[in-house]
Amino acid sequence: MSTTNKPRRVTIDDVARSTGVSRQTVSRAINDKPEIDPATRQRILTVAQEMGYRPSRFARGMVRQSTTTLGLVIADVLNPFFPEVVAGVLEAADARGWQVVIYTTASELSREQKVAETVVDHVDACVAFLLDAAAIARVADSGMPFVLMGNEDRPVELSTVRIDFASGIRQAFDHLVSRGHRRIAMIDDRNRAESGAPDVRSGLFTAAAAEYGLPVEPHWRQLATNSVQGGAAAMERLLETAPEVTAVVSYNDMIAIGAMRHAMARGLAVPGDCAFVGFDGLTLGELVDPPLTTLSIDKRRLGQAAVEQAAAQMAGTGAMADTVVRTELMVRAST
Amino acid sequence: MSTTNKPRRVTIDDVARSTGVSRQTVSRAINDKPEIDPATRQRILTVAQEMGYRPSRFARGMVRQSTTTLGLVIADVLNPFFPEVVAGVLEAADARGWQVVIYTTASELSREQKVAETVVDHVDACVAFLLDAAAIARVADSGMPFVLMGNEDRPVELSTVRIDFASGIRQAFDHLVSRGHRRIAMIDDRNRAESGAPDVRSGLFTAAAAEYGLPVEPHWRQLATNSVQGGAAAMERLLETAPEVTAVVSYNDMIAIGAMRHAMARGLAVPGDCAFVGFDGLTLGELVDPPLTTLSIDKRRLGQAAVEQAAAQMAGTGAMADTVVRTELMVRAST
DNA sequence: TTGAAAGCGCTAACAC
DNA sequence: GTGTTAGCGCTTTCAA
Repeated sequence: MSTTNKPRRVTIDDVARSTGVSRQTVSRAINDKPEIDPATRQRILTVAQEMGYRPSRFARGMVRQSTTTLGLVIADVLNPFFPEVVAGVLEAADARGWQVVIYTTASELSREQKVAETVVDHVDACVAFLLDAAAIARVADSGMPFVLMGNEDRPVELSTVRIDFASGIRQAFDHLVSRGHRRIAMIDDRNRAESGAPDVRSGLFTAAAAEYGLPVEPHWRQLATNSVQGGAAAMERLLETAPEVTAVVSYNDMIAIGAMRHAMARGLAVPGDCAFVGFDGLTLGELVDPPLTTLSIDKRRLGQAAVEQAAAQMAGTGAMADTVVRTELMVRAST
Repeated sequence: MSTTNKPRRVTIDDVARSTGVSRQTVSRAINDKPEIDPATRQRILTVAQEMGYRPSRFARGMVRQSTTTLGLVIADVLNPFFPEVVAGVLEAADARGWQVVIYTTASELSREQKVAETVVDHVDACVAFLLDAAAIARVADSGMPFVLMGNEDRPVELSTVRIDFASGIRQAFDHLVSRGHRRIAMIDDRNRAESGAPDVRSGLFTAAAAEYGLPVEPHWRQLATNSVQGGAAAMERLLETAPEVTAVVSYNDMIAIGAMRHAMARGLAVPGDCAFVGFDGLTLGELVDPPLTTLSIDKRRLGQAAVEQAAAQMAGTGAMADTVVRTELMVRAST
């Protein structure tokens, strides 16, 4: 019976043995310590290289009180909103010498839970876009520094970075109403609406509409999957059920662009027959035709703020913080 | 003299002591092992939570021969090309249960070297967009599984995933020549051109132009920083130095879009006065006006292929591989 | 069901 | 310059 012992990893001891020195000396060579004979160092380095020796990150991490790894949970890298947040996170993390591990959930609740499960034992702190209450609780309960991003409301006892959609929607209404619009529809994000997260944007939309004395019809609200295609599909339905609307406010720019393009493809003039307002302020919005009016937010800042809060928690400084990022209305040709 | 001993971390032993059990038992509770009295487990969990106990990733990683961490090095998350690659990498990594740590270099050589330095002792394998020879060597010499992405040529002894720009450019020429274009300019990426990387795209462009018997003037080549703005700036210069060109091929879609928009802002008709061809096949290209003709590549596949090669190296399977991703010409209204 | 012993691979601190 | 002695915090035997 021949036992195929699986190829154990090459350790510092193996190198030490092969070189005829102590492992401490090997350690010195590997780590470029000064107190070592240059010749010995070179010999060790050569042998180590030949043997394919690579120090164990874990053993190292254990003995030096080292690196912080930050978990970053987003829905989807392909949605241009997130890369901007990621840029802010990477920047702020880099400034602190932190590593960033990235996870995506596609905003699917089951994925969120899996990710939450994974993240808790792979990182030291976490900043996350998460909708599912169980997933949020999982990370929060782990006791690691945790910052929840993007939700409208603020779960108790949680550090958060939020977007002020409510005030944004008022800016949109001010603008649209001044342009003479009265019948305004909303296309909301399906995943978020169905997540059970308390404050969906269309709720805030309805509330604000009431403030402005605007009519609201149930069929003026559509749900869309979070993409250009999703926006187009929602617009298609909206055109059928509510051709009377003269303006559409969307959950975000991607959806708005899809909706707007679909309307144009159907022969509507923008903004003549129907005006469109997006949300996020993606660069993309300036590039499409017509350029998209949008409620812009500082996405980079959002990422940075989250990291700063995580850092504060790590340091034990300050209690749970709550950063609210405001929107800025960028009026362009779609309204 | 009061010694302020810095807050040592809560260990499993602390919890054991506080609970009056051995640390194995705590370990059992924490890890949901079956062989433990449910009551004990609950008690331990509660105390652990109260004490703020969190298992050390390093100690854990050391004892179980666990998780693989993949380093992913890209230039910039804000360039929409990379998110698509990232999506492919995340997908393939996730399928293997790997964690992905992300690094950005902005294609700056000094950043690349710093990142290379960092990456080698923070990850188990690395897939990277890297231009600087020293940075590449640093990672390659570390001995970790390493896949270099995006370069035109293939450094010896390296696993690579490349883009076939040369054949792409021929597709572009076929198309443009058939449309009657003869005076074709190229806007290349400045960082890459200046990186000292051997095979810059404009070189391949010039060679292909010769094949097609097309004239090539030195001032028909411009360098741009990698962004819409960079493309616009380059087009501005091109319009001054070479108003005679009737078509422009760009390093990528972002640059092409910037150039195209600038031309239109200057009053040129597209494609009437000047046609534009991009490279990458970004979604963005379909959304701009006019939609951009482009040499599309499967960016997601690119990321997946890189992870697969890294996995093969980890497994010791197969030698250095070389995947070449081909382009597909998407003809749209800009030509 | 629980505990004791034995490392995992490495580096810091102190000898020699 | 180099070797020795201790752990870092955890899980995996194995014994009770």
